[in-house]
Amino acid sequence: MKALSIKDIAVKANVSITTVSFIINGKAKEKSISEAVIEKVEKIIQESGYKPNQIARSLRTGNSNIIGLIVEDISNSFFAKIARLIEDKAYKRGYKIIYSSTENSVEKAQELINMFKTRKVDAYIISPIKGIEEDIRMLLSDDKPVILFDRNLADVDVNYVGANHFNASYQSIESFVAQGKKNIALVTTDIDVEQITERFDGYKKALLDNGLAYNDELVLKIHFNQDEETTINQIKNLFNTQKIDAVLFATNYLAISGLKVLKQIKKKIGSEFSVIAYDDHEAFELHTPGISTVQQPLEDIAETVIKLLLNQLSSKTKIPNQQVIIPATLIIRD
Amino acid sequence: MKALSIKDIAVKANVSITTVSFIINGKAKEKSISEAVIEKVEKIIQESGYKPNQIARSLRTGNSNIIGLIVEDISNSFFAKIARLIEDKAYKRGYKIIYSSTENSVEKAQELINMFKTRKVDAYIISPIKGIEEDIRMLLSDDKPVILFDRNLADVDVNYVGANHFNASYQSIESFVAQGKKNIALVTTDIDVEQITERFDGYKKALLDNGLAYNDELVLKIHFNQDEETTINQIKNLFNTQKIDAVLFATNYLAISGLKVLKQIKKKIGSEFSVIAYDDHEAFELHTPGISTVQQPLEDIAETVIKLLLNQLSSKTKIPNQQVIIPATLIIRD
DNA sequence: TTGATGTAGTAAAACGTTTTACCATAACCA
DNA sequence: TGGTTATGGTAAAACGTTTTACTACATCAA
Repeated sequence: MKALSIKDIAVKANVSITTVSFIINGKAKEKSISEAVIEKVEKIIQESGYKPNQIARSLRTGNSNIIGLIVEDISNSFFAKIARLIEDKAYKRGYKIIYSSTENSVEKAQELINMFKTRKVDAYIISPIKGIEEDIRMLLSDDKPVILFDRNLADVDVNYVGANHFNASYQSIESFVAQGKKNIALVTTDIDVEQITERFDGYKKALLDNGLAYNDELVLKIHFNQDEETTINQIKNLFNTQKIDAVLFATNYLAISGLKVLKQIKKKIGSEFSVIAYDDHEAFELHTPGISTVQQPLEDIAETVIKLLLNQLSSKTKIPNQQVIIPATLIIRD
Repeated sequence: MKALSIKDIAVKANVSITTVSFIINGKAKEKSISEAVIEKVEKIIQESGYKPNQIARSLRTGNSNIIGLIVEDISNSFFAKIARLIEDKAYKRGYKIIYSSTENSVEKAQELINMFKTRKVDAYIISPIKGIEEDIRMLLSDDKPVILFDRNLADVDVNYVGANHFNASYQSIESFVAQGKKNIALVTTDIDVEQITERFDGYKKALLDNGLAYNDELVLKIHFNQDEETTINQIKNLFNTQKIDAVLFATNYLAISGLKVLKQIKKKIGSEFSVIAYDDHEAFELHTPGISTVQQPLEDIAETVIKLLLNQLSSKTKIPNQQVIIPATLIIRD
């Protein structure tokens, strides 16, 4: 049972393909097709269940109503949640999402961008990594809307939506200081993206502003993509060798590893030892005691991303790129 | 800067489009194109960075190298993890994934299937809901490979990959019984899919086989899609009004809500009160005490799904549908 | 010498749309 | 009357591939 084509409809209705096409695309009025024909054709379409072949449509029009979404890892709850929100909002506006995970690999990211390009996606939403600046510039020079989110790339002029990582990190440290903490550690990753360096900068600045010395030994940079066991050992080592009374984890998965360590070495979180995690996670609310977190406004981010995208898609002229920084909030739990 | 087309390459190389096409598709040898021409063309392709337009290719060949993945909710960690694994494996074989969430809505599911159909996806991976049997039959009659996973549909003859929900549930209850529990509750949902009813059946059978009465009051069926606050209140009500010494949660998000309740009403998990959750979650390992869970073998499920799919895709003839049931394992934590 | 076979390659149709340019006929105006 | 405008519609090109059927020439076997 082959799928119906516009031709089948045209034959059945005894009109030309052109006429059917006009009707499908709501141009019947403006092309002066009579009421009678419109009705007849629409009835036939209804009854036969005909659906236009989007591939053919894409080939002809050059766009696909598909938005490509590239994230680091869709199984990370932060990305999964954002993806879901974006998908939802896009869907309501008639766009579909194709997504893929880069696993922090430059080559994979480049392949993905190429793949999307050959599929003629209409726009790109990317949580980028360093090393794909050139590829992104190419997209921009093709006049395709591109929105970066979560992470920015310093030397590309492009739309960006993200949280205020510096501030969030700064505030987290200040809240530690307010509790009288003196030896505050940071567990972060060595991914070279602004988002991560901002978190580091916020940490450092807050220490210095509050008269605490910055101590390299208290900062652990975990290699991205390494297996969790190694991570756990490194964190364990940090906790065992350094005198620490508070720790900020720069991502939620690092915090989860960290909490596993605490469980293993039976160190309790409490007045002696405080923890804040960046990016919330179900586990943090459930944990006893609750883990304080920096919550990124997922809903706001998704909404802003989509809004920026649709603006670009619907405007003929080039809209200047925007950088939208959304405040994150520190949720104190115990 | 318009994208290059096969024609541009042909002109540059001074050969016909046909020749370029043969070379691109590795048919040069069999079509007896000379070594010299092959090299020349390949060099030009390399240098120019030409990539074939997949849309045009799809239109001509009728397939897209895209697999449609339909799940209930991509932001649920079970689906997010499976999606990532499937994506990975598919990618290695040259397939891309388009995914979408149904939110347990029949209409949305049907729309999605239609959307995928008009995009000519090559195959479908679906975690289905009741009510789309007919749509799935249509896909099958179009000779498109379809794999259901996680949930089966009773009256459709189709490939299925899932865990042994009955056994897992049965074993969970037996483990409660072995600890001397007498009043064992079940918190489940009212989604009408085999996977959920099997979990219920396992619960009931295990009780009866072990000489415990089945008590309707100890089974709470949460309406799917309702907001978490209502769920929490219903669970709270169950815990407050019934004498319970153990509870099995039929999904991980129900368990998370349940744990929130326990935290609120300050009920401790321990020898007096045991919990098992269906589908693991980071929060369960981290929880103090650790929450025992039924762990579905995500890796196995993803691998089996892809294997089944590729078998079908690569075989000319119709392969009989298979039902693959993979054992789940009970992880005891404390 | 003829017919078959192999080698190297190409022209053109087809996939299913959208869109441009066009054709009739009718109606209107002065 | 003739010219313009409105109405209702269509033919055919174009999007970028793949693939079928073909050509032209060379070589070989008998």
